[in-house]
Amino acid sequence: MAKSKREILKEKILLAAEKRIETQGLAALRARDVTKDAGCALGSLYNAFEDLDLLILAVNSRTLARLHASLQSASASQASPEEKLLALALAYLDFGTENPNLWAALFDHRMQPGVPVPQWHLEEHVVLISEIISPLSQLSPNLDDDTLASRARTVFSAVHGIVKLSLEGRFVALDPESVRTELSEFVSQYLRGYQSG
Amino acid sequence: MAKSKREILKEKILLAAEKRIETQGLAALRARDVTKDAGCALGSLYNAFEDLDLLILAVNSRTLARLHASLQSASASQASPEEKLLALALAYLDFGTENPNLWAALFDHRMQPGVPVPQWHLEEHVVLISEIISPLSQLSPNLDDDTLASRARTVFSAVHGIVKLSLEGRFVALDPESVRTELSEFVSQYLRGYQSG
DNA sequence: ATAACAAAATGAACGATGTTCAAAAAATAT
DNA sequence: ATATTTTTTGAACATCGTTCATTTTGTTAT
Repeated sequence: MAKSKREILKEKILLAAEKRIETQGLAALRARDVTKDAGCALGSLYNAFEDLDLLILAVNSRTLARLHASLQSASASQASPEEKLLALALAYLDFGTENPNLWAALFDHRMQPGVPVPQWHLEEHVVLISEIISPLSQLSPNLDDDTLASRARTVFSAVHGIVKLSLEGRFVALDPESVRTELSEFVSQYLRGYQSG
Repeated sequence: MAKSKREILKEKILLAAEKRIETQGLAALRARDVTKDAGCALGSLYNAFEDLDLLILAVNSRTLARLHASLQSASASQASPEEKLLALALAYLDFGTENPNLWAALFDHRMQPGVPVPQWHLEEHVVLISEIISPLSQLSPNLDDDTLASRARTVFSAVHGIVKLSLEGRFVALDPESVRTELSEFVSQYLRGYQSG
C-alpha cells in the first residue's frame, strides 16, 4: 500500500526537523524553519503532529532506534560479558561523538510543564538499558530481576554521565581520544570489582 | 561600607530568581515574574544583569557555593580516601535530592548560541571536581597531575550521571532509598577495583 | 462533465516572551 | 533653587509556538 499524501508530508516535516536538530541543535529548532525546509505552510506542522514536542519525540524515536542498533551490534561482536559491557560503553560514546546534536536531544528535551512523556517513548528509552541486563546477569547470576534492573540502570547512568559531560565540554574539555581511554579504564576498573567480589 | 540602592535591587532580583527556580524550575523562569516578585520594573532586570542568562549564572553561582560547602563537609568527616569518596558521592546525591530544581539548573542551563560560559563560572564548576582529586591521588599515588585531573572528572561524571538520571525519573523511577544504596554499592565496587589493581 | 460535498493546506492573527530605549523620576551637584 | 547626572520605568519591538477561518484540493454523486 502506497503512502498517502498526508503521510508523505508528515515524513518530509520529520526529516526536515531531524536535519535541523542534527546541524543546529535542538535549541535552535524553529517551527517556521522546519516548515520552510519541508516546503509547506506553518500550520501544516500542526496537522501532521500534535505540537513541536511530539515532532521532537518522533525525531528522538528514530535516533533511539539507530542507537539501539549500534549497541546491539557492538554487544553481539563480543563473547564474554565483560567484553560486551565494555563494547557497549564505547559504542555509546562513539554514537554520541558521531551524532552530538541528535544524541543530546534525547536527553535535553523537556515536555511542556504538566505534560508527561508518552508511555511508548519511555519504553523506547528502556530498551537501551535492557541491552546491558543480559551481560550483567552473567556477572551476577544470583541477583533477582528487580535488583538486576536497578543495577543495569545505574551502570548505564554512570556511562551516560561520563559521555554527556565530556561531549558538553563542561569543566575542562578533554580531547576525544582521552575520553575513550578514560571511559574504557573506568569500565574496566568497575568490572574488576566484580571479580574480587 | 553599606550597600548602594543599586546593589540592593540587584540582590532582590537575584533572590527572586532563585526562589522562582527553586519552586518552579529553571524552564518556568520568566523575566516578568522575577521583576514582579522583586517589586521593580521589567527593564530594571537589564540594569542589574546583562541579560537573563547572566542572572541565571548568578543563581547557579550561589548554588554551587552551597553544594561545594556540603561536599567539603562530607569529605572532611571521613578519614580514609575510600570513605571520603563514598561520602562525597552520597553528599552529592543528597544535595540534588534536597534541592532538585536548583541543582538541575546547574546543568540544564544553556547560554544563547555562540555565547560562551564566562571563565569565572567555569572555574566555579571545576571546584567540585577538585574536591575529589586529593582522595583519588591517595588511591593512585603514581598518577601525574593531568591524568589525575582526567580521572577525577571521569569519576565525578559517573556519579553525576547516576544522580541526574535518577532525579529526572527517566526510565523507571526508582525510590530515593534504592538510589542511595545503588549509588553506594556502585562507588564501593569501583573502589574495590583499585584494591585489586 | 458538473455540481455538491469532504478533507487538507494555508498563512494571517494571537498571546507570550526576552530585550531595548526614549522618556520620566530620582538623586546629586552647583 | 536650579541644573545636571544617574537611575528607573514600561511601552514598543521582534521572535516564538499555536490557532482557526478561509481557501484550495480532492472525492463522490448525478
